[in-house]
Amino acid sequence: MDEKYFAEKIEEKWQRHWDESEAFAVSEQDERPKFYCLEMLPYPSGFLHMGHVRNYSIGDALSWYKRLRGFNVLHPIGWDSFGQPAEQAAIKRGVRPGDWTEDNIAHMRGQLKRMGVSYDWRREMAAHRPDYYKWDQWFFLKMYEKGLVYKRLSPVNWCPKEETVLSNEQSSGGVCWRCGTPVEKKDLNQWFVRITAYAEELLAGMQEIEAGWPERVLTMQRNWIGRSEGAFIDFPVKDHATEARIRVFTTRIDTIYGATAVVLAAEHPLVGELLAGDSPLKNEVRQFVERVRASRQTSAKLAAGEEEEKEGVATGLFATNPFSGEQIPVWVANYVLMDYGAGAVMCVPAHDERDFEFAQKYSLPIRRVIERVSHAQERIEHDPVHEDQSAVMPHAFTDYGIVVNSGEWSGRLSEDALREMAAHAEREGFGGGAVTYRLRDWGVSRQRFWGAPIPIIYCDRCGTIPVPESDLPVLLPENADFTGTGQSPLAGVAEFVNTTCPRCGGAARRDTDTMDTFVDSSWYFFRYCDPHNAEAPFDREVAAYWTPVDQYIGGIDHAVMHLLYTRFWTKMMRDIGLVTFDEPVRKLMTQGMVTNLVEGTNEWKRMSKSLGNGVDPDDMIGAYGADAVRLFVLFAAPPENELRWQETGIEGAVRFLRRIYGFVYRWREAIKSAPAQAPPAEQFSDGARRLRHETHRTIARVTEDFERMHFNTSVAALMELSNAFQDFTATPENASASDRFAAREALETLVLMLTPFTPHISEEMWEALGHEGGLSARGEARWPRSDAELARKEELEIPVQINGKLRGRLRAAH
RNA sequence: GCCGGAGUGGCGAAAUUGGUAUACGCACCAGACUCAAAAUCUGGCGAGGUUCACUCCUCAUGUCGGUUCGAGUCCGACCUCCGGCACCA
Repeated sequence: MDEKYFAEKIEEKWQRHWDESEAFAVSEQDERPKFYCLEMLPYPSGFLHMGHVRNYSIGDALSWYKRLRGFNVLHPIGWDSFGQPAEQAAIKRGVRPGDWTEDNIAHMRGQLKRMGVSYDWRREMAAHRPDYYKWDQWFFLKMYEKGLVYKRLSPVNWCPKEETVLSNEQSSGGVCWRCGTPVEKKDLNQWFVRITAYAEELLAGMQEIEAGWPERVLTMQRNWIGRSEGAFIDFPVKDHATEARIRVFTTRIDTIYGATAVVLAAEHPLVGELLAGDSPLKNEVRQFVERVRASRQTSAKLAAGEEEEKEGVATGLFATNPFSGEQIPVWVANYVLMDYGAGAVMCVPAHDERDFEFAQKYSLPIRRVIERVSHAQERIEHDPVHEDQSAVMPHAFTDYGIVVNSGEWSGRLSEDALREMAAHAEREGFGGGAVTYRLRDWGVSRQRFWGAPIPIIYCDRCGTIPVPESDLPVLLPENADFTGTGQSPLAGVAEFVNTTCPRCGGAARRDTDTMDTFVDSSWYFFRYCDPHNAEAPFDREVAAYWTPVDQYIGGIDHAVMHLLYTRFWTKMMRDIGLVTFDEPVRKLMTQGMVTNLVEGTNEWKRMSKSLGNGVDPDDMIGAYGADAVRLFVLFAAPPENELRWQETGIEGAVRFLRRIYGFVYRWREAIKSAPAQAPPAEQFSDGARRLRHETHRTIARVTEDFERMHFNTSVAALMELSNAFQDFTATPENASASDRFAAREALETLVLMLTPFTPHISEEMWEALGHEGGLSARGEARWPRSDAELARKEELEIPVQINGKLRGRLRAAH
């Protein structure tokens, strides 16, 4: 141990030691209880940013803590290495996506090692390597067998000038990011995963994880799934040859007597069919439908807020309300969405705000059929006839109430009518109760190169044929043309596209799309359990030992998509017999952003290149050491909060580390002659007794804080103990045996409990305190134990107030 | 609009079940050491008032009210900010 603290030297020394001893390698052949600590895998952009540093500092602190508490901790890392940027690099710089990706991974791996994160590096995986994406393809085939994937036409963002598919980001603002051409929608045949088949289970499963997941994440998922209870009702179209029925979905069947129109979405298949006959308004409708389609294509422009004005057109046709028998007009309007519910609604202006607005614009009748319960009673006394109230309604009345003007249903409460009317519709065969979801099936086709090829072959004779399992992986070709325009690069590689049909042996073509990268991240943490398995995505038994994940840590930006997909994937894997549980993640922590002052302003914004407020982790580690950076990141704010980057804060962390390093340096010899067992209580001086009290109180506090992942208060408690040690008046030169015992106890406590934050300097100090083998060595749990007797305050003081005034304090032995 | 979260010093924040509000750190101020500076160490640091002074008093956790001996914490109403969703029938 040097007299002065040199972070760089110490960090290099221990990083080498950990590497050479494979200190954090674990196996399922272990007596200790397991703990799976997982951080969201990074995209290998080339450089770590502060958000990564925060994420891995949190995960590493928890991993170290659990290891020191005697757990067998799985703490792995890998790379979400498929995706667009590698393809962009190929287009811009002519490098091969694979080379670019591997270079980035190599650099970032070095950065993670310089941070000193305690990963089991033998388990590192990368999505772009065939030994991983082979299993993406395998899962695709399994889902194909189970009918969980299917193909259908679906729109993509399309630049007509460059003839290429654009992502949502590339078409933001409604124009192509490269050439500024207005983006169109184009229908392509694409693969979808039937996640909606699990909608109900994804909702119900939340009960199981409620305690361990942040409320807001669960809420976001709930909203995303968007369960809605209501009813389908079929409205027969009058005088129509095909006996068409228009099916609508409603959550307010109790208002059906107030329906004054049926409104179809412009894309509704019946629109064309209904117009096949003789409609005087045929042309008008056709033009309207075209206009709506066109405006939806550029609707990205409106993404940020303003609602489109409601517009519609009457078709000239009429439909029959199956409850009242009344004829009401059929309209087509832009405010009805094709892909929700039935793509058609009954328009009840009196009790739905959107319908109200629409009815006002087009002078449709507004007929009140729900009355507030209290009003209804008054009116029954004064006006038993229930006159049409449309003239007096200033806006829609959307509450539940009492049904009026509704024939035999009048007088019912909404709550009862909802149930009874749905049952009636079902009995009569024109509808019934139904549940719909906002959740849509998951489109996984990407017209891109840098992804897992979809293992499907098209044969003119046999049709759509899955690639046989034994032919996996379908490898990405080495050479492709990256012009950035035209079709998917895979489509241009003849050797890839042209193949033979597995069934008839004739000429056939491969699917040239690749899978969404969310497929890779849906199951990667199962692969960590058994990363080199060549026979299966993972061994059931091995995965059963490690999974589910005990603690998952990552950004809130993945609250819905990734975390919903991975929950779905787990249920799917359960249904094909790979796992036996329903939920992959027991506890989730969503870390806050790392922000920095934007120069020339007083605004704190997420660090980014474009704002020029980024901070390079390498620079920080170079200047202050990885330990100080990690300590600051965990001390400055609770993990869920925003973290404001302040360099003076790191300086404070370095100061604290130097102080403790100094204590250890000065006391290291004196401590070696401290008695092994605690001397009897009466032999301790008052100062030593106070120090011991602080030591044990700190152990208790820090341990509790770690269990709750309150790292900032853990650090604060350790700082207090350090301050108490500063106040300890004994010196290494004059310390009695009991003083030396108390000093050793305090310093060892500090060193051990700092380890999760600052593992390098802790290893160094632990060694200086006379311990061999290092803190990372597997073995007994070293986390200190608090002696409750020593930790408790000798007296408890309870202030007593009478009428708000402090009247006295009660002292009591604890 | 709907849903969720949060409002505490100059700043990041603490207070686990209602029990001395502001721990810990940053910044700042003063002192010690030094020829000097840096580093380090010591002390101070919510607001207002009071005392020569040790002190003591009043107010303060977004606002207003309630429960309680006692409220940052529990209840009710409101205000503000942040995040998500948004023509979802």
